[in-house]
Amino acid sequence: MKYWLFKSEPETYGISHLEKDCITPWSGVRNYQARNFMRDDMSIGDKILFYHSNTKIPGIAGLAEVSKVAEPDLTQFDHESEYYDEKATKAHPRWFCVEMAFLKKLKSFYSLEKIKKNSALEEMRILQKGNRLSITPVSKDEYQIIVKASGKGL
DNA sequence: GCCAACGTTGGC
DNA sequence: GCCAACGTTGGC
Repeated sequence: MKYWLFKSEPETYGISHLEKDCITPWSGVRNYQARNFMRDDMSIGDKILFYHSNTKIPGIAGLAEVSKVAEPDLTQFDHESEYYDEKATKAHPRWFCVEMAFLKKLKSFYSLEKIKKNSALEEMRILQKGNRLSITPVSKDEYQIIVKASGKGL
């Protein structure tokens, strides 16, 4: 089993939206590295740290898991969508996304500030300078530290 | 295939 | 709203 961190802007789609939807296709990712993680490396049951970015207090807000392996991201074919990609065809899709399922909100929000203060988390990609990747791998230890520190474990 | 210009991300 | 860092684009 693998562990991942997904960034999302809470005003656009936060953990509460996911809680309401229960499951959602993680569409709209238009970065090749992030796409490759989803398409090539994710399996059903992989755990996800749901991170709120570009907001007043950024940090990890909840937990989710991969509920369906990667499939073509339908928004790339949709002329109405802001994620429409004229170079993508159904025969040769360019973008893929997994589906994620809500697990829980963290009892206590694990802020970026807290991540920075924990030396056991200093290697997380989220802390590395200029890292803008919206999906990054996380180690099992890192995942468990955050889950344990944020209320009851899973 | 180089690289300058441009757009985006995201913490502060 | 600033700006550093980075990815993408497109002319050559």
